[in-house]
Amino acid sequence: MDLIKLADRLYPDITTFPEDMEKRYPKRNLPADAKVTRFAPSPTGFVHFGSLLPTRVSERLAHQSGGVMFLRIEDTDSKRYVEGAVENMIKTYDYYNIKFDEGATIDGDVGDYGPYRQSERKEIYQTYAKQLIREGKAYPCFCTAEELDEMRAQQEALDEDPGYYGKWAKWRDASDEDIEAALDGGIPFALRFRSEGNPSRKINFTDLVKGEVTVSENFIDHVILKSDGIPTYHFAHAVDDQLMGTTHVVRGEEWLPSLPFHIQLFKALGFRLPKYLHISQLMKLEDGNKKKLSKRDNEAAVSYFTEKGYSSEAVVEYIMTLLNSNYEEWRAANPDKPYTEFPFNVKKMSPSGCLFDEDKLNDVSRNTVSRMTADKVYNDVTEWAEHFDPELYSYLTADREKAIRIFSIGRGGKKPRKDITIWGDVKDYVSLFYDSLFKVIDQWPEEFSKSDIKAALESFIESYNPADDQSAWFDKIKVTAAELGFAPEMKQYKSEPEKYKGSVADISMFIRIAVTGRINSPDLYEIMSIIGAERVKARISAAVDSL
RNA sequence: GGCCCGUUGGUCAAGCGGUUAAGACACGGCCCUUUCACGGCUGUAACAGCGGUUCGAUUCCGCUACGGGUCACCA
Repeated sequence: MDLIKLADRLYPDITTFPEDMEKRYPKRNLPADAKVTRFAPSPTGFVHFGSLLPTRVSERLAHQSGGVMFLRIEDTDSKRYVEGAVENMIKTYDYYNIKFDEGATIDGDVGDYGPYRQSERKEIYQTYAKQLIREGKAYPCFCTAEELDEMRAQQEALDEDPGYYGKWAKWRDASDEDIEAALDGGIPFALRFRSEGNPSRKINFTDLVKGEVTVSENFIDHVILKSDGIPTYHFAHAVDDQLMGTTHVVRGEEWLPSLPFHIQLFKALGFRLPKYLHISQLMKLEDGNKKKLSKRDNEAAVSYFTEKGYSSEAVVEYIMTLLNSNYEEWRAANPDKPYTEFPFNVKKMSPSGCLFDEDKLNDVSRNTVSRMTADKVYNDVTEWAEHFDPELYSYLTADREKAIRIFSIGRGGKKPRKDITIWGDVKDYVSLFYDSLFKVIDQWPEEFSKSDIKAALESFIESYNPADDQSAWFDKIKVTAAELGFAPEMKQYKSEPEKYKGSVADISMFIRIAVTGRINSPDLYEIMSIIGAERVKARISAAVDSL
């Protein structure tokens, strides 16, 4: 059959040509070195932690160069579609400060290169597919799923390469009569690419992350349009990234094996090939082996981190350190600059896969939180608690000033305290400041007599004056120590420990236990001034009574 | 199994022919210190193996081993 006729017979509704599409989507008007990147997820609703890496790379590449990053929804597989997934994804990425300039949004598409949902681009794909048929570069295949399964089984039995190619490609060179008959019989067909590739020929290709990659030409006649007329990923990738003007394709390394086919497709369509960045997968250690972070692992979902209360800033910091190892060094030199000022460099990306390290994340998170202002901590914790810890939320919102004073302890200055790693730590941290969360402990150090402890507490409470400044306050504790036969100065105690029952440190400990219910706490003086004299007295006398 | 990618301490990683092989996390010790935390100092610990090329290989090449990815009308 004449190829033009075949094209018309296969896709009679398509009256447009590739030129029409090129006109519909003119070249972007951007500075010469501006990069156009994209994120193209399928809307399953699940946001994988690992996806924060390629999206961050795309985001940095685009925004660092004055370019554009857009969101395209790859909803070509209707079986995968989950209601509300797109909205959820947009919100999640937004939380981690990945904002799309263009593409699918909650309120619909924004931008001149849409539609940005592949399910709405059928006419566009078929226009190009039809042209390929006219040029003899694509042909219909009427095989059923069962036939294809059988073919694979035979290939396996014969130990031959699996796939639809050469002598196995039943419809590649089918006669006109056979095609007519199948069409007349209404048999559904998929459109396959006619590959002229030779596996013994090698292509050298430069990936911006992996470097020089040598691959064999593709020789499989892959499906480009499924029998429902919807494209496969490969075809959609070529058409969309051409029309949308993508300059840099950032994707997981699992796409590397299909690269030869993509190169072939771009060439057949007359498209210019974008630059590629195939980035390694995030792994986890399991039974001594590196394993891909799979959906079953709870750390795989970003929601896991949100629920535990990792601040979005901390996660961004961690992702940046994974992406560019010199980021940490830069951060140490520039503790207060936004990460967007870091000169992100593709060349610093590692070609090998790395392990997700929770210890490292925690360390980064602690440091990130320690750099925040008390106001910022208050706002973020409150927002988190509203969703994940209503009780904490009620305490924080009942007295905002108090909460901010608590978060101010040891904050600011060169050596901030690092008590909080995740928002999930906060409740325990603040519990001693709220009577209903406060837990009295009955564990006094055994090396001291209860009467000494009692005497120390009584003496302290008698001399306690909330108006004292910190040194006056501590001097009184020293006096108490001396009166009870404890060394008022640590140095004295250390040089002649046998002369004393203990030291001022021990006296402080008694007071700390009585006031905070813990052996360790932030600065006692500040704690007392926050909870107030009344509460200090009440807690100490309760402790005295219990002794 | 075929094809592709990868391999420096427990982890993340500098290095890009000549280094006492950085640094960070984790772990241990010491110091500072009213506790804790912070901070400072310090310690343990690595070029997967074997062959080449070279005056000289962690660095270049090959093989092996191990790890990962991929072989759909899924993305």
